[in-house]
Amino acid sequence: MPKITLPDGTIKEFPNAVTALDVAKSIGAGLAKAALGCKIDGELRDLSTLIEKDCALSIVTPTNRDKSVNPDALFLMRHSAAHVMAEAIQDVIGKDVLLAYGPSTETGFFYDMYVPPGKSISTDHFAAINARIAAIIKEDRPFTRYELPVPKGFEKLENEKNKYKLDNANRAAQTGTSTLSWYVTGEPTEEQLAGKQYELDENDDDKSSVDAQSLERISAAMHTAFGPRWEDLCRGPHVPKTGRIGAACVMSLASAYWHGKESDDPTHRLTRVYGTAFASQAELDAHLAQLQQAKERDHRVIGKKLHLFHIDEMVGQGLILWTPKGSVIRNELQTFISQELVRQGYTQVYTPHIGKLDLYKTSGHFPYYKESQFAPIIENDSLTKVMSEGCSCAEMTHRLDAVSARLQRDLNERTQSSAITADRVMPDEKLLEGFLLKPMNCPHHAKIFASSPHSYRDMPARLSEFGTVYRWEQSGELNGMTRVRGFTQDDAHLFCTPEQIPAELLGCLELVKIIFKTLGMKDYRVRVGLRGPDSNKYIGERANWDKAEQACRDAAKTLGVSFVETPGEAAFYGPKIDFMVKDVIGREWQLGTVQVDYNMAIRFDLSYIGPDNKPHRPVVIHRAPFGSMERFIGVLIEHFAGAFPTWLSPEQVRILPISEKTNEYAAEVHSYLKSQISNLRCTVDSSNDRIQGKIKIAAEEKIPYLLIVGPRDAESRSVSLRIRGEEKDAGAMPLDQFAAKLKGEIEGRRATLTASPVAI
RNA sequence: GCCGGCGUAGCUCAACGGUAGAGCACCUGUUUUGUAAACAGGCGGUUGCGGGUUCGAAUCCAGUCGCCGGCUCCA
Repeated sequence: MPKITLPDGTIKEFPNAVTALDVAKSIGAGLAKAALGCKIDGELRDLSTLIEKDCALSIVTPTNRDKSVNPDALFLMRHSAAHVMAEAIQDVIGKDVLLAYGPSTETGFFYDMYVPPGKSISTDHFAAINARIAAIIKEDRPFTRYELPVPKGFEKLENEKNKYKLDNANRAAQTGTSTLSWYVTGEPTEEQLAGKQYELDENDDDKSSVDAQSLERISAAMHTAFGPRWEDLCRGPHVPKTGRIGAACVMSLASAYWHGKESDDPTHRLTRVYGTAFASQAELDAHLAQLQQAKERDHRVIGKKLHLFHIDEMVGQGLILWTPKGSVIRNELQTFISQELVRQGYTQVYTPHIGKLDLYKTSGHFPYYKESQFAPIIENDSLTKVMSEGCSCAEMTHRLDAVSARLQRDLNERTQSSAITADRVMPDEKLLEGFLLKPMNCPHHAKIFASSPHSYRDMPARLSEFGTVYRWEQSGELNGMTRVRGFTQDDAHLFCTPEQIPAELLGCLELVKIIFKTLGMKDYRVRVGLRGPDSNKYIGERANWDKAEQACRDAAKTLGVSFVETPGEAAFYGPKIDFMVKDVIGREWQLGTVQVDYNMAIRFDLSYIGPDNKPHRPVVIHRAPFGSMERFIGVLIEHFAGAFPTWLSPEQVRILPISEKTNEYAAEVHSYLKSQISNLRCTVDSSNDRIQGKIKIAAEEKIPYLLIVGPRDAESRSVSLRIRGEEKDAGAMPLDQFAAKLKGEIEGRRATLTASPVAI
């Protein structure tokens, strides 16, 4: 006699066990018809789930009462669509495509599959696959769950010889379940229920033969062999019938390693097919249109169109050339943050782009991060010498990685560990010294701190620098401005007493907040990166890690936004607080970061004199509120879609004379504005174009304000204003009033355009 | 780095085994213009690069460099 509590609090009692669908029917025929699945005590389940015990139940329908899209419904449809797509792909490519893993994602779903040698899935197959998906949806076959006891289930899977599914089953078995579940797209046969493998004649699976006719033939074969049914090991849940998937399509192809682990084994390289599904074709179309718009908003597209930056093959991959326009934006941001730094008591330093290898051996960066650094620079004489000695490459590498006995002794003593193992030690005359293009600014800053004595009275020392660093990112990772090989961090290192850490962390977070607020960026996520479980990638004492992690947690709590703690995301020297944002195609990037480091001061033997007149170890906070200027501006371009607020716009105002006759007045307006607003970026378009043409060009360049000036304006000493985004004549305005408004807007770093004649 | 896709004028794209083309940009004129492109003419290419197949290659093949999507990595 299950008592079922509905979302509105009413309790329904049934004499016998009932399915969720039965409950829906008892509430209303409309609800039962709209139902896609259910939630039992918060857990998403099939509509056919038999309810035997008391529970809280809600029926999942495509839309909520307030007409908003129900994410649970999307999940069910997409998870089900993954099955339909997999079936379609097996129809088009061949039954020997082995399925591995096919979950829903935020915007759709994917299915990882092993495509046997000699076959491949390409975008040329998409039309055929989509046609098959649409057909299966139209067939409106039920999704039928059946379960087999674990041993029986394994027997079936062994027969089917799909190691990926066996692996999935193994994982499921490890959770302690007594059964394995399958979902049949259709009604299960006796044989399926008995765990017997079906057979299918499959001579027509060559991709070249896939056309409408062969599709029909395949489809017919499916029906004659075992009816319109297809099955997949799956824990569910699913929508009741394929027809309940509103619209689905295959989106793109990618690759993935099995279990996400790189391997030389070709059976570990899977093809990941992405698809998406929505409740209706209209929603799917809207999604596709939105993707198209996102593409146009991509910083690489806008950056090229507005000439904000340039990447040149001959200069090198991942190396950003800042054009004059992009440089304006970067400069404005740097000026802005510099003002905040002065307010917070930072001092500024400059350090060179390279440093000796010993510096990074001391910090621990070399050879720890060797794979992602530019190779060391060896000066000519040393290079000539080792070459004349007939030194092999392997030996040279060894001699570069090695350290002197002195460095080993010092470091191991300071860290009270075997930070540097004996096999890395080499006599001085064998050591090969080199320089590293700096991958981090902190070692340089540590040396500045160490270059003078410090009293507890003048702590913390806050050393800031827009420091450019270089990292050898894998070529496949490079991406416009967001993933590059040379980038400038708005870096600083705060050398604190242990007591100062909480307050300094707050100051750092304050900077990030000011930036996001000024730019109107609200869509970000905060992540506190902690040590991973039993990993040996971390250096330093456990007690200090615990303290540092707690300090980060406490600081993050003060942010007033939610944050997630992510074990395994700490830096090798300490925990951190990261600010993450998404780009237009949904990829997440780390921008600002604040990191606590107990290790650097030890490694570099840094100290300050305390009130007890004894030396003490400082703690170092690394922080970069923008993160990387390159990445930040890349993300910012997308955030504003290239339409920057006036204070950041490469060109803020353009004066458009109606004809040559008002060129003189235009020049007068120009010089007046320049005289009123220092560093105003303003030009005059005195080309031969008609006013319509000048407006079109300026609009495409996303200039905030256009001042149209003709004889009328000249006579009244006014300007006819056109405001970006309004696409119309905003009306005339006295020149001096416009200047005053504009000045206020720029100096106030307003995020939106405010100089409108209506507002006066 | 790995898997898949793509490289044509400064930009966006066409030609897909048979003489490389358009629009925009740029230059020269004409037009003197009131809110998203006035008109005419001109300049611009060893089709990323170097090989191969072919009577003939932008087009087909293998390589290389670069870009795009994903994986992996990210101090």
